Amino acid sequence: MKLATWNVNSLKVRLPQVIDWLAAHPVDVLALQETKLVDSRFPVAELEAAGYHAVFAGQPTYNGVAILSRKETVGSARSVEIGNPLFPDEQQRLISAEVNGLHIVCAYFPNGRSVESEKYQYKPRWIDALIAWLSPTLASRSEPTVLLGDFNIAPEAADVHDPEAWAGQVLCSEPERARFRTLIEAGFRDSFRLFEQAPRSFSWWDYRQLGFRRNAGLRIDHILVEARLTERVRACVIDRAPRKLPQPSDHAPVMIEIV
DNA sequence: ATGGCCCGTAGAACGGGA
Repeated sequence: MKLATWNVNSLKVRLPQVIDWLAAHPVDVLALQETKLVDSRFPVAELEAAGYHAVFAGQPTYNGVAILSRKETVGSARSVEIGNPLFPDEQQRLISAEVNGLHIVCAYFPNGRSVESEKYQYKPRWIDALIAWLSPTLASRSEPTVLLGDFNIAPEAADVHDPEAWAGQVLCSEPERARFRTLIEAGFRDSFRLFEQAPRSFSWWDYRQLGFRRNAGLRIDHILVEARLTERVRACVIDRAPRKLPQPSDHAPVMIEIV
């Protein structure tokens, strides 16, 4: 079973790329973030034609998340839950469901903007509520959990192209990294770090300053697998190819295989 | 030294992203 996550920065703009990518990489589950679509405009028919069911939670202009599941192999997502019951939120950043024996949690963590910003205060509250929601039932749930999405956190210096320049900045600040570690301690593994990886592996590159060409990026998109899945994970890769296309998302897809 | 791009909503700039 293959799963992937991709912040598409507008599914309206990126739909042709998503459909092309799924044709080349027919993953069983694709978690999307920043769809930026109200539900009435979600491209259900186009994705069905491409072989995928979709569940989604959107709003105008900002945020928006979805879980696509491959019809032929895993069918429809079940027990779909939108948001976090412990954290009522107008921002659509969370959708979860059961797919093929896994509890899939697709998350678009707040960005935070800058450490001085009011938005930075919302970020730890949102993450703490996510941890409070997931942690208590994690090990006892019959379906193991996969938490994947755009975390907007670069966990360690190795996940940052210029750690000195980013030290203490949003996405890299200690309170954010501490919460990433708290998630791990709650019972997850960072699937990317289960395997040997090339140095300077990133999942996001700024549109400005030729960020991708210079590989000036951050690794902020993650697939956390519950600890009991560790032995079943075979690979975790970042696919840089879509970032090279005309009019790309600033994020690349991240993909794992679970046997 | 600063900001340099892209997207949505607009129907001109601006908020937001990271």
